[in-house]
Amino acid sequence: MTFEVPAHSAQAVAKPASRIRQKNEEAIIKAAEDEFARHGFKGTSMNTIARNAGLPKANLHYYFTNKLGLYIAVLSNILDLWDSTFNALSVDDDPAQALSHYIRAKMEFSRRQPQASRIFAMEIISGGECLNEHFSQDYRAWFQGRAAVFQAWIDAGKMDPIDPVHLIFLLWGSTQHYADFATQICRVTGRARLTKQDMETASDNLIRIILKGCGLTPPAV
Amino acid sequence: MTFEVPAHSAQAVAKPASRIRQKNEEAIIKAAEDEFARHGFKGTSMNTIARNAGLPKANLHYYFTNKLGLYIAVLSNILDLWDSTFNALSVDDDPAQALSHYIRAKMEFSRRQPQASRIFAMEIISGGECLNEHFSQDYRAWFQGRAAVFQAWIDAGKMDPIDPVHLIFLLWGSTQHYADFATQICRVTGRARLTKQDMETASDNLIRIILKGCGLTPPAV
DNA sequence: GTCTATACGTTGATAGAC
DNA sequence: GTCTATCAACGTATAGAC
Repeated sequence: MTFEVPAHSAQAVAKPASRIRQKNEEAIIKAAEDEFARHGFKGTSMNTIARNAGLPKANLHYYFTNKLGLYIAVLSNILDLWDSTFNALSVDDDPAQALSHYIRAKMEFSRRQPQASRIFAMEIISGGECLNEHFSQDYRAWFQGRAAVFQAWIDAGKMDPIDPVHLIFLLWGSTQHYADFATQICRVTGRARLTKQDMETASDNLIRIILKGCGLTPPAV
Repeated sequence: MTFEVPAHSAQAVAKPASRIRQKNEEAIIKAAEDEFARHGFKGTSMNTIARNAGLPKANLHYYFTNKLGLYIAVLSNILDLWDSTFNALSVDDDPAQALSHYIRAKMEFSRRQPQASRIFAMEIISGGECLNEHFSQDYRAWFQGRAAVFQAWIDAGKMDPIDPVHLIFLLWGSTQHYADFATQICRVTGRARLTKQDMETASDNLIRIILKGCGLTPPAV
């Protein structure tokens, strides 16, 4: 698969989108998210997206140069949100408070944007070639910087000496599981869908186990 | 999507598969796993599978009635392995020893059969309609029975009073993450692939955090 | 900006010669 | 059992009238 920046992205920045343009682009992106989240890039058809967006399929090609362009647009939308919460963690924070807050933020993301999480998961499982740009040298440096925050906490004796990298994967894996595997969770527990209450119970449990597992005392909040 | 049992499965049970048949079926299943793991059911083409199996595509339809039949065959292969380790947990076990062993077993599965994990993940993300049969009433009862093992440990005062259901999801999410998101893990850490050593370090960390988080002392092994 | 009509490759699946 | 030839349906993408 080759990577190509959609031709319209520059345009969209240059001049403010018209009322119609904005409305249609939103409808298309929304419909595209639904399909990409269920069937991945290859398994999704422009036909279906067009039908669900309520537009003739030729219009998709007017707003987005091609299928890959649309996919990249959807993916970019997601990535912008994805890493921002992770940046909130800081060396000066109280580890228990910060970790607890981060877990809740990730779980809230899994609850409100499960589609986004699933598109990302599918893309990674499919090899993640569309994310080559995202996973650049900078990204790796950024990730190491984030891991260093945990290491600083450890060096200061504020938490157990755990490999920060694997702690991060534990945080990601356990929270994203509630978005990506929601179907299995519902089937297995007999729920129709995961309610806000379900997700809060899940968050409480994750915080309790992970914090204690790192030698931290959960905040009294 | 409708569910259909492949017509050949009964035949395969009835008479022992010929040498050729077995060899070809294995080649097809192997090639199918690779493709389904990368692109899911909809995104996979019989054409590609045939090419990678080194057979004309008409032969696929000889051995497996249709695409869905092949997919179900692959999926069944996986599910047989999937739950067996989980059944090893027993009320009479020492919780720390049993949990530690289970985490290692799941991680070993993620290392040796990452494709299987990914196919399962894709199927769940896609809605899991092909697993309706698998997620039956029986499965729910089985799951509750597994959760009851943890509850028994808790009632006996052997571990902290944690919601067993969410503990199970934590175990699943954190271990499967190393198979499903291996691409991301490699990009972010700069590794070309996850070695056996990497996976053992990861297991050690998971065991350390989760066991302590449940109020257990890791076994001295 | 919008949408009908259409080009043209690929899909899953089968027929029928070997 | 194997494989070539072929089908209808669907895939992405575009041309060009409005």
